Amino acid sequence: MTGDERRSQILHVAIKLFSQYGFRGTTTKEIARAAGVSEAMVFRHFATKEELYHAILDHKACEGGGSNPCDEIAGLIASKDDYQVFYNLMLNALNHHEADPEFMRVLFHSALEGHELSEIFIERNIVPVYELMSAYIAERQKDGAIRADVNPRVVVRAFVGMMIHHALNNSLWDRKRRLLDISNEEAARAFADILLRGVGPAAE
Amino acid sequence: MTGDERRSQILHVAIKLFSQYGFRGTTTKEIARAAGVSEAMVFRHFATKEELYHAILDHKACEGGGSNPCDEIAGLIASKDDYQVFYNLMLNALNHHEADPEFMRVLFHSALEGHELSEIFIERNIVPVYELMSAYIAERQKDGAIRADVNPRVVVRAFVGMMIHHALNNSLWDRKRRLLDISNEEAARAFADILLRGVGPAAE
DNA sequence: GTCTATACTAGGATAGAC
DNA sequence: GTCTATCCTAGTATAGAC
Repeated sequence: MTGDERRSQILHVAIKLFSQYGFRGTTTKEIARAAGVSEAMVFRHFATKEELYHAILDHKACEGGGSNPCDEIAGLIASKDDYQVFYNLMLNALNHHEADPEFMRVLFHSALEGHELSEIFIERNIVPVYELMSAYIAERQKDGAIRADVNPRVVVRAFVGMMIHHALNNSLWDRKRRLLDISNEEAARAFADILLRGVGPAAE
Repeated sequence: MTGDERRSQILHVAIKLFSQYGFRGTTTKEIARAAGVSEAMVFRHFATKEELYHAILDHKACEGGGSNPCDEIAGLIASKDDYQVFYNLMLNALNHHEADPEFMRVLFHSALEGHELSEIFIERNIVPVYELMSAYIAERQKDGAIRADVNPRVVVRAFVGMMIHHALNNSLWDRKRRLLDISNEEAARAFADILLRGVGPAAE
């Protein structure tokens, strides 16, 4: 195996373990064993455990390319089709987390442990989405499509809350304990629907 | 210090540390040091680290007494005042997690680590609330107060999602990064409002 | 690129004195 | 009830051979 291949393989194994046990809970011994190499190999490719942990961010940044949720729905935002905007944001996020549950778990662990990894990611990737969505909602309030007496940030919080909580529950145990067993499409439809009716202009 | 006092003190210190670093990420050495005693003392009161971890559940069960969210709003449920039901459930939960953020964090860590602690708690305390709320929503659908085409469990998921995500964000960094700085009352009002309008009968 | 061997610290847990 | 000393394993990291 070439250097790059091995490096990538170790990184993938590490992501899996970090996503299960967090930074402090994962040992370099485990990573080495799971990758089928000696510990010396791990430290050959990554100077420290910390460096290996941070490499996750770079890897995810590369993997995602330039694509982020904002770009994907830019067209919909321009069209001001609220339902499509929220439905697609929700569905994309749920699908994304279903396809790659590890990264979300790594971030949760990192946030709970108080590790800087999550802060870096949130500052770079989450805050901008928050801002964009808040701005969109404020704009739609001016248009009269959304009630003016709701705080846009609270709406975003509600939206993200439904999304993250559902994605995390799916990843953690819905496969096992069928508290709620629905497709991502159905979830996205229901959540977008609740949110939009919830903040829409009051009925006459 | 008497045995019980010491035991309780060690437990409290342990909860704080487990809530920060999770089970695997917390060491008995740290616990002992933070409690100002030797490690031997820790193992005198708790046979193993695992036993100490599980003692958190018993302690919280005792502390909460018999009171759980269901009892607290039983009267409101009977009155079928939807807004009061959801508002109070939300506000109680947010206040509770604000007063005692450690426990929520311990549970999150435990769930992410795949430790049985969280499963025990969820089975005993969360599932019943889920069931109660789903049943209430189904009943209100029969009454025509809530649209019949929504899945009650999805509504509960949306509700709990807003609540847990907001509580966790508050605990993790809203004090620091003021993405959303509102009182629990305001949050509960907004979330209950969004949810109820969201699932209410369609406007004519 | 990969390994074995190793250094050294930290982790969980116990023995036995006071 | 509390400590020091200790056991043994596991954890991070490095040296040096192949």
